[in-house]
Formats: sequence, structure tokens, C-alpha cells
Amino acid sequence: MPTLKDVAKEVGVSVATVSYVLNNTGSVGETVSKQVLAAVKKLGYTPNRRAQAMRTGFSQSIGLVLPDLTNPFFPELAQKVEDEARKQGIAVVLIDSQNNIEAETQGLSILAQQSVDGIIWCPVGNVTHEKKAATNCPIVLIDRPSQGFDVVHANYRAGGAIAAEHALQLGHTKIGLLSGPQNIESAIQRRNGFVEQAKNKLDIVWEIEVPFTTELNAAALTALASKEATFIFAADDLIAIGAINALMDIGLNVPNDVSVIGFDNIPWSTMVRPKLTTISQPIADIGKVAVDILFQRIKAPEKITCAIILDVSLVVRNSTKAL
Amino acid sequence: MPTLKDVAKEVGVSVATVSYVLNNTGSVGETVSKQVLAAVKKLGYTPNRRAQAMRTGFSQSIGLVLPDLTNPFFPELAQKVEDEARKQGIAVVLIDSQNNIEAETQGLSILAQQSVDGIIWCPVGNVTHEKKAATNCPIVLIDRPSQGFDVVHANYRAGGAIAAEHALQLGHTKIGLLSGPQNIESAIQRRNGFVEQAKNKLDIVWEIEVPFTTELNAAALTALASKEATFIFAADDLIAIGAINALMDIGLNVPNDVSVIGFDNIPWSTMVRPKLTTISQPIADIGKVAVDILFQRIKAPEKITCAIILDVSLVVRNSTKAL
DNA sequence: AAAAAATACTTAATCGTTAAAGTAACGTTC
DNA sequence: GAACGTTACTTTAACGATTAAGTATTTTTT
Repeated sequence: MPTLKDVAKEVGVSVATVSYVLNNTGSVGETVSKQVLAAVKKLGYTPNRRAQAMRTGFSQSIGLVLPDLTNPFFPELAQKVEDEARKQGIAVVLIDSQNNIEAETQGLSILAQQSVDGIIWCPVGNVTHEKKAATNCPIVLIDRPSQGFDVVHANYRAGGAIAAEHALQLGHTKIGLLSGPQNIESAIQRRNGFVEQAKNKLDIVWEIEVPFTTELNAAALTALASKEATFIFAADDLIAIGAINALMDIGLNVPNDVSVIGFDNIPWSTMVRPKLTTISQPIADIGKVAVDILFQRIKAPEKITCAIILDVSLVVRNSTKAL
Repeated sequence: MPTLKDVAKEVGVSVATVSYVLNNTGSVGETVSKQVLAAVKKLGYTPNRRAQAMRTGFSQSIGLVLPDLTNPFFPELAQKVEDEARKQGIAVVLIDSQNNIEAETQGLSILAQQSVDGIIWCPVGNVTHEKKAATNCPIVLIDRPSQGFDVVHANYRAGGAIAAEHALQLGHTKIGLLSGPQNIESAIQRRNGFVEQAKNKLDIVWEIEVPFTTELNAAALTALASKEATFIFAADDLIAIGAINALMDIGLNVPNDVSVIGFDNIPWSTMVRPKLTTISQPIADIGKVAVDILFQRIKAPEKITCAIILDVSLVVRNSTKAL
């Protein structure tokens, strides 16, 4: 790979001059400037980001730490984040913790070693300020807020409330709750949003905590088989799809016997039958906003943290129906 | 972040000594050695990979270039690749070209700038040796072979043949082919494997080329609506799922009226109804083998390229049925 | 016991870049 | 025309690591 030195030799100037031309700093004559640019093109020079990072402290890379790429919410997000970063010439270092705290910690350490300029992080464990300090760079959380950190996420509380309102509108009163992991803030808020809106209006006949996957646990399957609920609020689309399949497996029809609503509006929600009624999050927007905020923080670190909460909306498809 | 210098000062030795201890090179006394290790722990020193890269030429990072993370085949692969790399302390720089050649080229250029040690690449366009030269590092292709490159992929040809055999076994003779993009080697081989095995035994009544997505084009929808075929071989599971939905939308039942077989065995193939009969690729193995080969090539560049072709198998579920 | 070899370090050069400081040459200003 | 400012460069130090080469000190060999 050609270096500044090669370009300098080609033109017959010092490396400093070449650097000045490329960065628009210092003062360089027009003739030399053009010669340098021509040589850069001719040799196919591109800056060595590692060397640049050593001098400037900026590696032109960011970290993206996700809990599980096999959850279809995240590939979409990752795609958007990578796209926004790439457009600005920034590399994205991916860590998939697979919902494992140790893997996540190890991943963050790798990011610190690579000295990324910032991190977009959807945490599986608790986010502590020591963990932040260890990374030594700005962090923007996504999906899962934590005190004292910048965060971008959808309005989960409102989403939960909208789902409850939808149940009400359709005349349902017997509600089953497949709430997500209640140690994760975004799952807590979805649940609480629903429960608050349901208060005194809807009857929550059972509530089971399940992970964010299509595989329901035994308790959930038992609850579904009890046939007590006519409307099920699932904490995300994966759970909803798992529930629909489980219901069909025991001979119940969705939406005729039971209505099911999901959360996220992942691409697959239109590919399953019945198509899923769900609360739509602006996944691409979350990715874009997270990158924007992170780049801002990298340029100018900020004491005051912000929480960007994006609107959600109800998408009615075929998995819910009036009683 | 603490540096070698800090550790050296803490112990009262030179940076060289610290470096020798950490790399098990040179000769260092046991007492000093222990003191250094203690100081490393105390200060929480981790090597600055950027600086290391400048001296040694190895950045402890690899690139992963994929065509589309929203195709569920790739997140699984990415997860495995990242996992294998992380276990060895290697960072993975992700590029999602979104099936766009320009984005891919730009991504490769970013990887070159970041001086990754090697690249795992599922190419959207043609793989030329100039492109390889521009990256200046070993490359292992996945899924899409190209002359003169190391590659890891499943036995597509055999997979196609197995699918044809399955159709034959079930007594089908009128076949519809939803072949994937015929500018992509892996799609070509899937098709050819099927067609060769079908020769003189099966009647391919129509063949439509569609992209690797669930959205079928107009020609495909027309072909499906013609009801000429009783067995459809889709080039991947996404296409198969799209086909099943399209068939159901026009009132045909799968598998009673039409059988559909996919390819890949993505996790979603069990979540759609009917569950998908498909040709299973060992996705995780592909990821692991690709990483292994790449690490080998990084350690010792090799002139002779290899093609690792992994076995596929038929997974019979509910989307195919005897005529 | 003197020479040679091994041990345990330090010094200093280097990777590719940036940027502060230095240096000519030229143009202004009074 | 001397002093000053500006322009257009070059020289050099630094970032954090590795490693060849150098230097004492100790150990082994003969």
C-alpha cells in the first residue's frame, strides 16, 4: 500500500506538504497542491487509519454491540448503522454478545483495544459507568435506556398503551400477557404501558415472562392452552409468532378464536400467516439517529445526556379481530 | 488508557522489557517478569492494537463483507464468524453492501484503510484479482466461489440434485423452477444440480429467475397462477416462503395442491406454516471453517487456493407431499 | 584465571501520520 | 531600504508498540 512518503517522493516534496494538501491545513501553493492530488490518484493512495489514529486519536471506526443478530430486529438496525457509517467513511466493528454478559464484556474490551471512536450499544447486562470508563469513548445506547447515558429508543410505554387500546376497541376483555424479560428496561416499559392503559378496563387473566424468541417456555404453552384469554399481547413479534404457531398447534384459530398482537414490526411480520398485527417501531430511524448522536458526541463530548424517544404506531393486519 | 510506558514507569524498567514480558520474547528475569504482569493487571493495561498494527503489520481485525443482513442466512453466519473471531481476540469489521456493487467497493476500501488482516467475503459482483490486490490481504470467499480464490460453501449442486430426487420420490413430474439470480454462482449451481438430476425424468414446465427475497416478481406470480406445476423448487428459503404465501393468496393449498421446497434451512423455515421442506446448509460450519482458513492464510499466505465444499441434507417438513 | 557465552536488561530506530516550529523567499509598508 | 508580514515550504517530534543492537553483569568453559 502506498504511503504519504511514496506520494511525497513522487512529487518531490516533503510528507508534511502532502499531509497539508490532503487535510486542507497549512498553506500550500496551487501548483504543488495539484501535483500532490494527481500523485495521490496515480498511486492510489489512501490514508492508513491506524497511523492516523495514533496521531489524532481518531480511528474512523465505531463499535456496534448487539445482543443477538438472529433476532430480526437487529440485522435491520445493523444494516442501517453500517450504511450511515460507511457513507462517512467510518468502519463498524460488530460485536454480537449472544445475550451473554461475558461475551459482551470481552467484546467491549476488543473495542477498547481497537480504540474505536464511539460505541452504539444495546446492552444485555447492566450498564455501569465503570464499563463505560473502560471503553474510553462516547456511548449511545439503543433500545435499552440506562440512567446517565444517551439513548435512542421507541416509545415503548406508548406502544404498550396503544396495544391495550386496540384490545379495548375490538371488544376484548380477557387478556393474556406474554411479557418479555423483566430485567430489560424496554420489556418492562412495554408491559407497564399496556398494564396502565388496561387498568380497570381490561382483565389480565394471566401473565407469563418469556425471552425474546419464538420458542415459548412451558408456562407460556400451558397458559395458551388454558384458553382463558381471547387477546394476547406479546412483548415482541418473535414471541407473537411463536404464540400464533403454538395456538394453531393446539387447534385454535388466530384471529377467530384468539387475537395476537406483537411489537417491533419486523419484516417477517408480513410473511407469516396470519399477517401480524403489531406496534411498529421505526428501526431504520433508530439506527440513523443513534449514529447521528454518536458522531456529535465524538466531535464534541457532552456532559448532559439525552434520551431520544421515537414514535410508534399501530399496524393492523390479520392476527387481531373484533370479538 | 494506560500504555506500555505507564507500566514500565510503574515497575521501573524500560518499555522494551515490558514488551518482552508480554510477548514472551527476549529474556527477562522471573522477578521483573512477575512485577510487570502485576503492574499490567493493576493498571488495566491492554495493548493498543493500532500501534501494534503499525509495527507488526497485524491489526488483529478481519473484515466481513456480506450482501444483505436482512436475508436470515447471513445474520447466522455473521454471528458465528464474530464468535469465532472474538474468542481469539480478533475484531470483526462489518460491511453490508445491500447488494450494491458501489457500496461493496467502498466497503472494501474502508477495510483496506483500516488495514484488516484478512477478509471473509460473500461478493455481490465479480471478484477480480485487482479488487483483491486493492485490499492487500488474504481473502476467503463464502457461498459464492470464484476462480483462483479460497472458498467455503455448501454443495449446491448436490443440494439441487437432492431436491430433484425428492420431487421424483413424491411422484411429481410437473416442476416449476424459481431459480435465483443467474449471475451468482451459488444460484447457478443450485439450478444446474436440479436440472441435471431432473433430466429425462422430470418435466420443468416453467422457470423464472427471481432475486433472493420473499418478494416475487410479476413473472413469478404469473407462473404460479398458471397452476401448471405441482412441485416448485425455490433457490432459497426466502423465495420458497414468498412462493407459499403467493400460492395461498390465490387460493392454492401447500402442500395439498402444490409442493414447495426451499434451500438453506434458515431458522424461519420452521416458523412459517406449513413448515418448510428444504435443503439444509451447515451455516455455522461455513462460518467456522471460513474463519479457520482465513486465520491460516493470515499466518502463512499460500499460493494454492482451496475450495471447501460442505455437505447438505434434505429436511422434510410439511411443504412437500406425495402427489 | 582469562576467555567465551549466556542472561538481563537498556537504547534507539521504526511503522505512517500530524502538526508545531523553523526557514527561506518574496511582497508590503512607512 | 530596513523592518515586518505573508507564503510556501521543510524539519522534526510525537503517538504506542516491536525489535535489532548495544551494554553491563553473571555464569560457564577451558
